[in-house]
Amino acid sequence: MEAKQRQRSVNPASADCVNDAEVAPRSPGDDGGIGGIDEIIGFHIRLAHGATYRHFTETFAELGLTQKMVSVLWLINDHPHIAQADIGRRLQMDRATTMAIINRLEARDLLVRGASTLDRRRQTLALTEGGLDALVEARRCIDEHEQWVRTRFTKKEATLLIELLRRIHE
Amino acid sequence: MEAKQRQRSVNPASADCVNDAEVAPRSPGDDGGIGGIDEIIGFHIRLAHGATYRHFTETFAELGLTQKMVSVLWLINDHPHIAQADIGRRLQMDRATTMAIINRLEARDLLVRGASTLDRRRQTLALTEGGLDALVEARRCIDEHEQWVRTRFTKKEATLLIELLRRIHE
DNA sequence: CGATTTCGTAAGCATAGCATACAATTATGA
DNA sequence: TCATAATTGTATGCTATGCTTACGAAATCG
Repeated sequence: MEAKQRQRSVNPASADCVNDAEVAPRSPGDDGGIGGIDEIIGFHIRLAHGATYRHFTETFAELGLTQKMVSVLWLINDHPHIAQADIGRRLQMDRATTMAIINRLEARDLLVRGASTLDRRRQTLALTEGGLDALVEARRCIDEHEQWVRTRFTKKEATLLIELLRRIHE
Repeated sequence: MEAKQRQRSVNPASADCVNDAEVAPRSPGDDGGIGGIDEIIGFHIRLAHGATYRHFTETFAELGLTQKMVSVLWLINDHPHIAQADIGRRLQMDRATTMAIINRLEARDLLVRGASTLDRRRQTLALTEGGLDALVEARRCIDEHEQWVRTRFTKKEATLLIELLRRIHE
């Protein structure tokens, strides 16, 4: 009975949520120029990220992969024998964080570590059979997921959005 | 000597990261239309979110507040006696997640819970003195943070970006 | 050569999000 | 009106993520 909580858990109704009588006169921080919290770009990025991540999770429920995992698989496929550090840089992750993800992926036999011939500090990464299968599956899901995002935009807008976002993380 | 790791931990150099010789012929998933991973909007949202969050964390290092916490304080200030469930809906969070944050905030004496007169299931939330102070401080930091984001955009672009992001999470 | 840097690893901590379950309360409908 | 459903706050447990700090091995640089 508390089963399909997820569907409703976030924004169950589109109704105006805050039904308080008094609406507060903004007592404290009326010193600066910031008006409402929804004028903060980061605020919207966070919400958009949350919404995207949620839909992604739903789409990938059966596969049991996260955004990060898929990104890593994808990257390894595009660049076989890429090193962990490079993956971290590409995806802007800590070395430690990167390793945690690689560990999870390895534990599920989606990739294998191998010694690098060039640099004995490194360990090259390669997808296994299962990893390849998973990636192919994942690509299908990503396609579906991307569709869901793109319904909101024209092709031009989508390109523009990517360009704007790129300015933030590049 | 491993101290300022953070500065370098993510994208230490702007150099081309993947210095592998062979660049892989995209063997497996060449079935679909997806080209590179960087044509996926969600991918850029995630990276942008990460970059934003990282800078936010730096800016708020002394205050020790996270985005969520600040958002909650801000919301409570704008709507005194707002209920937890409403906050969750506004910020698109689970009830349980919302409570976790409220708990942390309460443990730091930034807000207090109080019984609601209208609905005895509810507990109204109000900022304490310390909460107000923290919010004022936070607003200063957010201002700085927002500046950092906005340097990349013209006023028009910023407005546009928000509008595009809003389509995703609204 | 020695000093520094890089890479992988590890352990520990905090945040965040989800599912699930329960009790109290309110709303709803037969 | 009364049984049933829905809402609210709470608690617990699990997972994913990200950071810090630390270490040893290997590479690089001066």
